Formats: sequence, structure tokens, C-alpha cells
Amino acid sequence: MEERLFPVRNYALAETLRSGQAFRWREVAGRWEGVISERWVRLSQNAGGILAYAPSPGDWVWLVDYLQIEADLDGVLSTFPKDEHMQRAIHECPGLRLLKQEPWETLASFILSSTKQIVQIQQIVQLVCERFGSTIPGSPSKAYTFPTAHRLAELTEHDLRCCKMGFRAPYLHKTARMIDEGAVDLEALRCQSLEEARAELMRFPGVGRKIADCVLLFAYHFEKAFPVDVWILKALRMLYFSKRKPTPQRLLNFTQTYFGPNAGYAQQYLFHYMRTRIGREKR
DNA sequence: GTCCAGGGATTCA
DNA sequence: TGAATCCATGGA
Repeated sequence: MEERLFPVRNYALAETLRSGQAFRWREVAGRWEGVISERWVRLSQNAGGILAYAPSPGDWVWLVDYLQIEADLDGVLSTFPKDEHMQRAIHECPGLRLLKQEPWETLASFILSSTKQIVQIQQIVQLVCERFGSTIPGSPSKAYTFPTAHRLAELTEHDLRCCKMGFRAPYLHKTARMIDEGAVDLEALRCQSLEEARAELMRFPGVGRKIADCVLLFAYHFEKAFPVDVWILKALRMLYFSKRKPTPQRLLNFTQTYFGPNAGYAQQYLFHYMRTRIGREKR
């Protein structure tokens, strides 16, 4: 086991890991345990920064990249609109970050996310990993990798349905098969334009605009991708369109222009703001 | 545009 | 404690 302190400032670790972009982090006695690709890791935060603990971590680049430790957050925030709502959203959760996740796991997880609450998505993903992932040797607690597309492709739809994913099972199964057969190359999307990459992702069953944009943002860091779900819809209507009722097309145009070059990052702040503050007040 | 597809967590009475 | 509602939706 090795330990390393990353002296990063302005990083809201707990809020970031809980924010609904990743589904495999577990809080254990104030520390966070998770799996990044093939590696188990435990994270905690103190005044000095983020403390990481992992078996044979090598150069830790995998973690620095995943957590985006070297990202210039202040630079990103400075591109946000200077309106009252965005400034409040930033103030509400200083240090909220976007992670950089592995494309296949992100795609599969968000196919499973449709009309599910975050807690339930976590449960389904955990079941899938326990049943079909590989065990990770050397981790103090039982840990599993996220199963490969090839592994899921050789299962039956029924095997997947048994992980409580319901009608999402055929979507995930067919998507795994398409990737396994090479019909779509997830790595190739990295050098495509946002529009091309989105169109590729939407070829998968169960992937519409919203899920495609989640994958584009959380895995590929297309910084203009702006997933619009019920929370964001609520936020936009309440904060920016309180007087008139916008058409869906008008809302889409707004998300593509108003929030600037880091619209996806702004979306994450809005999402968190809605779920914590307003979400609570409204109830 | 409308309806439907699991089922668990959460809220409410 | 039992019922109602909600849920990072997409497809027919």
C-alpha cells in the first residue's frame, strides 16, 4: 500500500463524488472508497489537500487525471455568466468539480440511469459489478471492476434484468454487443467534434440526447455538452424563464449560448444548486 | 403528442 | 404502515 498527499486547494471532494456524475463511490467513516478502472482507491481530505491510499499506484497519473487535480477551476468559473443565480450556485458549493471518467463505464451507467434516482443507480451498478466484474486483488475491502462490454455481451438479457435494471436491460445488452462487435469505437470519439461524437453515441439503443450529453461531458470533457434533465429544466424555467413559457427549442438554444465555453461545468453547478438548496426549500 | 417500461427510495397521510 | 409519488428518459 502506498499513500500520497495531493496538495490541492478548492476541491469539494465529497460533493463531487456524491454529485450524480459517478456512481461507484462509497463513504466509509468519513473516507471515500472507489474503483477507477482496474484500481481500488481510498480518498480522504484534510487541510493539506486530498490524501490517497492505494495498492501499487505507480505514478498516480490515473488518479490525477480522474480527479482532474490539475484543472484550473478558477479559470473555468471565470467564464460563467455573471448573473445572480450562477454566482449563488458557485457560492453554494465552492470547489465542485467535474471528474474525468472512463467512457464505457460512463455510457453503461447512464443507460441505467433513466428514470432512476441516484441511490438506485448506485445499487444497480454495484450489482452489475459484483456479479459480472472481476475482483481486484490487494484491496482491503471486496472490490470489483466494472465489467467490460465483451463480458456483458456474452450474457443474456435475463442475466442483466436480474440486476434490477428492468426495461433498461435490453438497451445495455445491445449496446454492449455493438461495442464488442466493433460497430462503434468509443476511443475514436475523442478526436471527433461534439456533434459527430453525439450522433455516434445516439446510435446506441437507450441513448437519447440527454444521456449522450452526460457521457460527452463526464467521460470526454466536451465542455459545451449540456445535459438537460428534469432538475435542470426546473432550474432554467424558474431562474431564467420565470415570466414566459419557453419552447423546448428555445431552451436548447439558451443552454448552447448563454452559459459560455464551459457550459457543461456551469450545468453541474446549477444541478447541484437545485438539488441541495431549492430542492430542499420547495419541499 | 401520448403512453409505457422495473421497482426501490422517499414522502405523506 | 400503507399509499402515493418520484426518478440525471427513450422508444413505439
